[in-house]
Amino acid sequence: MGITKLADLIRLDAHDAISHKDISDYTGKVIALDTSIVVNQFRAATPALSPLTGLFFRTLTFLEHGIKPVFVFDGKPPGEKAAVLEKRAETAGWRFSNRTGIASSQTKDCLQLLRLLGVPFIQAPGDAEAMCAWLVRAGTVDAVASEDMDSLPFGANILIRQLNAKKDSEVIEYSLPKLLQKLQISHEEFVDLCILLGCDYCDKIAGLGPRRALTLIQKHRTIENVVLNVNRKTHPVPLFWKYKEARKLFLDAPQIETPELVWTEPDEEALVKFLCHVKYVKEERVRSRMEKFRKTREEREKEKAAGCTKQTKMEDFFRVTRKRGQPVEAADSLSSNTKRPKSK
DNA sequence: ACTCTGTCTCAAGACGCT
DNA sequence: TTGAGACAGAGT
DNA sequence: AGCGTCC
Repeated sequence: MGITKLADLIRLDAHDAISHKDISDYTGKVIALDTSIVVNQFRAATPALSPLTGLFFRTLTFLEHGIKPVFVFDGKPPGEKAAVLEKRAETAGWRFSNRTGIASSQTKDCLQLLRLLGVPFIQAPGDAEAMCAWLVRAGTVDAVASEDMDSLPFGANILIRQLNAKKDSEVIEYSLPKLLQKLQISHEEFVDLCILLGCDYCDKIAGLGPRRALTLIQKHRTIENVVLNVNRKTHPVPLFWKYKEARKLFLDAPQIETPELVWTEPDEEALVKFLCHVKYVKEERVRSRMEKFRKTREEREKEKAAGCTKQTKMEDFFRVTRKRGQPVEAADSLSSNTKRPKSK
């Protein structure tokens, strides 16, 4: 799923587009999340239990940091993606791939949970990633947080990965403008690059990896020109290649009006009723988490009230210290580390 | 020498107690 | 299950 | 930090 080798390409060829952040850097920001990605993470990590509790805990963590989350739900997947979905559903033993866009019971549970948490959600007409990116472009949200890179070709200026990371500097922010500037290509050319790398919407040219794809796009600017200038015998173009349709999906914004987003206080009693009495979560767990939530919220309110004038200065201070501590990472890139993300 | 592909392996969330 | 890292092997 | 439990 996604554009797998894109993360590596950015790390190697456009490192300037990456910055390491902390979750507290996003206080006050509105951030869109692809719900299916989040839920799938919880399902993969703990297949035995419900992803609802994970969603509950993580959302509260966001709120504690003053982040305003918006959860985006997948709609009807575009026809081009059907092939991928069918294959995935088949191997998973699933008999129904979601062609209709009708909410499953799991989806309804998520909606209910978010409603009780007072967090807004949006039903995307098609791909949730596309909708998230559009929300950024429209200025409705500040950034999109996701684990796969699709948002970038969809046009999201800011993509955040690992926003849930506990440790500092493991939150990674990608800047699309910086990326395009560094690679010296336009957004349209970047979309063509992503198609060549391999996306969910069409085949790729076998034998063309990230290295050559980037060079070719930088030289010839479009897929059409790349095809004309590549050895067709060693790199045969796929039959019935739907690259134009894929390109259109990335570039055309989903047509939907963005509703007004409202955040309200979580309804603790209703949450207990839902999670504990319907979903059999231990009440103590929900209660204690809510208590911690209220506490950190009070702390935050106190801080805000105490230092209105100092607020900006404080943020600037933290920003500077983080930038100073950062070049340590860059010097690392050529060393032979076996464990890349975990090593300091 | 460099690039791409295939195969393998492993870890993946969040909490609370020690 | 999927994705990312390490490695071996074939191709340019 | 490490480890068992959550459902």
